[in-house]
Amino acid sequence: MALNYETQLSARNLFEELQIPKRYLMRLLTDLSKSGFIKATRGRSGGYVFARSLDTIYFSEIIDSVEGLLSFEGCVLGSTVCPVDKPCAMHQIWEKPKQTFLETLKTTTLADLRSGKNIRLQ
Amino acid sequence: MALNYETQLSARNLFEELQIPKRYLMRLLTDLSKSGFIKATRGRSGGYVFARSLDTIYFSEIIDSVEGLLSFEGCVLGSTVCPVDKPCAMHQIWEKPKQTFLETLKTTTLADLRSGKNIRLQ
DNA sequence: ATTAAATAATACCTGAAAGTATTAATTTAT
DNA sequence: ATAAATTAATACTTTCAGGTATTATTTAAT
Ligand code: FES
Ligand code: FES
Repeated sequence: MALNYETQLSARNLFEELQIPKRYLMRLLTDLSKSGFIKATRGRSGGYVFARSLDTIYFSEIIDSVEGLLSFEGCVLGSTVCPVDKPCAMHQIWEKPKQTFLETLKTTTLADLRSGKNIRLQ
Repeated sequence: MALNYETQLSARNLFEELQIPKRYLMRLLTDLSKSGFIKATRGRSGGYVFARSLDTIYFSEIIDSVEGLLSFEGCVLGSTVCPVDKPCAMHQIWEKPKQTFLETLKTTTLADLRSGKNIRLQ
């Protein structure tokens, strides 16, 4: 969607480009709509447009609304029995890649997807 | 195990330290044994020891034997419909964190787990 | 008004990974 | 020899994210 952010797109439009099951796609869109990333217009000639400017939508925010960012902040494997103050031996090993990943999420916006114009929508 | 690499440990020993279901743990140990990372000794006073020196066992190797490294080399999300030569718009975004992650896996050995001596086995 | 085209809500299905259960095989201590 | 303590093999169950199915609601074109 970000590659065509100006135009309102229906689930049908998106389905024709994307290789995601149509019905599943619709459920995702509904979720994104509830989360306030996109704005839904019902009825004939309806569809979805972004609710906000692309360069204000960070990947971290999207992921956070879908599954929660917490999963990335503690143990990479999502372990809950590993105490934060006395983590297991592996903890520090993952620290660096985890930070890099989090940093990418927190500094990348949907607008950044558009910079590589030669890359086709898949 | 790496924190006590010298001593042979039985599944019971490990279970007392780890917070993993005992039976599941045993299956994992059997798998690791088949993969050749640890050496199993059956019978009374049996158990597991590392089959090789800790500093020759890279995380990448372990993960590779368990689920295959390929999952990290292409699309981070594991998409197979995203062609390598013309990847989707998100591809380049993940490139950096993915490389960092892979690098960590490929340069870290089990011996590195021991460097932080003050970290307790969890 | 009616119909077509869209989103919304909600309940259901499925396949693979995580976890369990059971039984067999192996070794050592007594 | 027997029993105890271990790993091995294998089949089963559970869980949950990914995906389906169905029906309701909304809007605009005719
Ligand atoms: S179990 Fe993941 S950091 Fe300890
Ligand atoms: S879908 Fe993951 S890189 Fe294209």
